[in-house]
Amino acid sequence: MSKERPTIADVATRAGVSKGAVSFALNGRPGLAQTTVDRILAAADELGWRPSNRARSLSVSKAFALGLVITRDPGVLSSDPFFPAFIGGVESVLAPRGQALVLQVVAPGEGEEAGYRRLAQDGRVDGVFLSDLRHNDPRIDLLTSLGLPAVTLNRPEVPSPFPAVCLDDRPGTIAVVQHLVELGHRRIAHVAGPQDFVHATARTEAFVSALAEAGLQPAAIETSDFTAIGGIESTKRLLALPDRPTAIVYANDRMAIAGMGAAQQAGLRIPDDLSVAGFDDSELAEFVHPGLTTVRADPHAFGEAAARTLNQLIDGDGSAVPDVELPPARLIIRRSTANLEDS
Amino acid sequence: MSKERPTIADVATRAGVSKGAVSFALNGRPGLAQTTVDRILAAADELGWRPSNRARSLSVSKAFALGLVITRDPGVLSSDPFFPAFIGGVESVLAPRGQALVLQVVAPGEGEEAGYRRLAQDGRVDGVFLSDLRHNDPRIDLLTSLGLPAVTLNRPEVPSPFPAVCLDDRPGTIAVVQHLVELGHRRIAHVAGPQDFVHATARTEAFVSALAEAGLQPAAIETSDFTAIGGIESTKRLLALPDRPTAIVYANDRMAIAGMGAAQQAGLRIPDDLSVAGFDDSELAEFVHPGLTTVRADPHAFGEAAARTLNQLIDGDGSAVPDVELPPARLIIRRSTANLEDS
DNA sequence: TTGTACGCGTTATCAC
DNA sequence: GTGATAACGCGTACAA
Repeated sequence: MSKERPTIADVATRAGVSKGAVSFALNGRPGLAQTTVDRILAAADELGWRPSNRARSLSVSKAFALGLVITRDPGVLSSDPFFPAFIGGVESVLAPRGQALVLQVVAPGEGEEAGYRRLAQDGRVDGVFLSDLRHNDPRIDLLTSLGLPAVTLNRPEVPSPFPAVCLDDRPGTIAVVQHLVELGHRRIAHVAGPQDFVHATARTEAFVSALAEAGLQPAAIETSDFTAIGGIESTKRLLALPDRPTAIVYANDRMAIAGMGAAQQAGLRIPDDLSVAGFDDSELAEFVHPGLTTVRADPHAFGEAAARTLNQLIDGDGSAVPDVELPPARLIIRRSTANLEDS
Repeated sequence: MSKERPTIADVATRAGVSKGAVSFALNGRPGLAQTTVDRILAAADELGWRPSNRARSLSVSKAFALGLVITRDPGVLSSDPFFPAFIGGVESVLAPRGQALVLQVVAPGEGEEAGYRRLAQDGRVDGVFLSDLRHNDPRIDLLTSLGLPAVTLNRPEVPSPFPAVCLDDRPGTIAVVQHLVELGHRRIAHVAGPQDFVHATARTEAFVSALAEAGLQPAAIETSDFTAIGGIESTKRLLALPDRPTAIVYANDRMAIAGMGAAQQAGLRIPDDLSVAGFDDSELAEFVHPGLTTVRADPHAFGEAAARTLNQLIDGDGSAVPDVELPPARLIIRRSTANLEDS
């Protein structure tokens, strides 16, 4: 057992051909007789040879890896249900292709741009996923100037040269509002995410327009930050309103669950005194008390689609890669929402 | 603006020296006159040259990256508070050194071994983190045979050639039990994690021995799976016991929060009818109703220490790298635990 | 300090 | 149509 890893030269010698021939055989390129190909592949197999990633990387100027930069403080990221499942979806596409996923977690602010720069300049990745899109997102220009291919998760409102993989949050939000309206609620409030995020404002706008559709106005809109503590503070303010809302639609489950706790702490019973709905269908949503009505997307499928699209872009000739539209999130009704009359 | 990226040869030409000299200057190695070094560095700076990772990788046979394989189904991983913070800690060490983190999420079973194999054979990483240690963990032998450096998060009970970075779960668990005992509880049950995990059994053993210290026996021990649904099922079984426990110690927050919901659903009031404690101090723990008594570790510091240790191992001469012991997790008392007499 | 071989595939150019 | 040869990508390291 030689400890040394075999190289393409070893395979070539063993098969009695040149290095180039081995390369051609492995990559299934024409110009070799079938018998030769078989002989080469057999030799490679016997030697247990696999091409060196590093040599290939240098030679073809590709990293065979994709990058994901998550821009959040670790505190906020913690218990976020989206990324683990998203990454799982990404992996399911990358693994069979021998690609790797390079992950960066950076705090909002300075670290972000540097993160993308590093990924690009070090040639670590062949492309990146752009998540948590913001208004006037500077990363679009940044990546364009870096020449790094990307896909955006949902569509930015600035002109973007990158394909977008979209999962529309709005139908789910609209369904929540309709559901509450049907239950008889008229004073419905919203606890939104940070309005610099495109998906946060999308949910807010969907909330407002769905209410308008029913001839209603928002009871109140609180801009929060997707965290539990933020959800609590917003909830307290809403509950202190002279005309207290009878239902609150939160932009994510974390705020909803925390808000529910705050309301209960304040002596309110859910859903009798207050209906509550979340967004994400995180694992705990089903199991808190009462079970949280929420909206469920499919982050795993999102990851798969995004990875496939990014690879299309990277592998493709320069032709445009079409956007991908995923099935929208849908309403999951549980016990935290109920008829207004029941109270 | 030439679009081409400068190479070491460009720098050498500009500084009027050879490639080798540039390499020496950049790596701060002796044997060059200071004036020459300055001239070379200036030239590199003017050209904006940075050494190519890929060429360096091929040349020195290093990846300049570390790997983390997370072996969980995405469903379980979701809302796990440990990894995001841990990864944040890892990044804080890697980023300044220009290293990258390669992440793999694989489902338990077949995918795992292949994941490590791929990382090793593709030369993607220079070392890996071994988390979620199991009894007779096959990965120790696997990595040894692959020749891939590693650090283990906590100490495996099989002989391991790798340094261990440890954060002892037991003091926290013991403190929980003592806290409950002081509150007057005598029938205390435990909902454990899967017993193939070392940290799950460690918590279970700490639970048992802390009770024994107080002259008590476990009211019951349920082996569960760290998931919300698992926590609920175990809780239901515990509550159906003829001699219902007055307190339940869960091996993580997720099961605790879900279990709390189940108990409330069953008409029990917490903490009046049942005290509940978790483990992790996840974000929601503070904000569910009632706030969850739990145990808090510092996964960010864990990540930092693990990354530093792994790098020591990789960079070091063959000498042994010492294990690292982190400050133990500590008890966080909230409203979910109360005096038995209050009920 | 310099020159050059080396790490390891890929690919363009040539020859049979 | 088959296959060999050699240059290339870009630092690193050793002999000179």
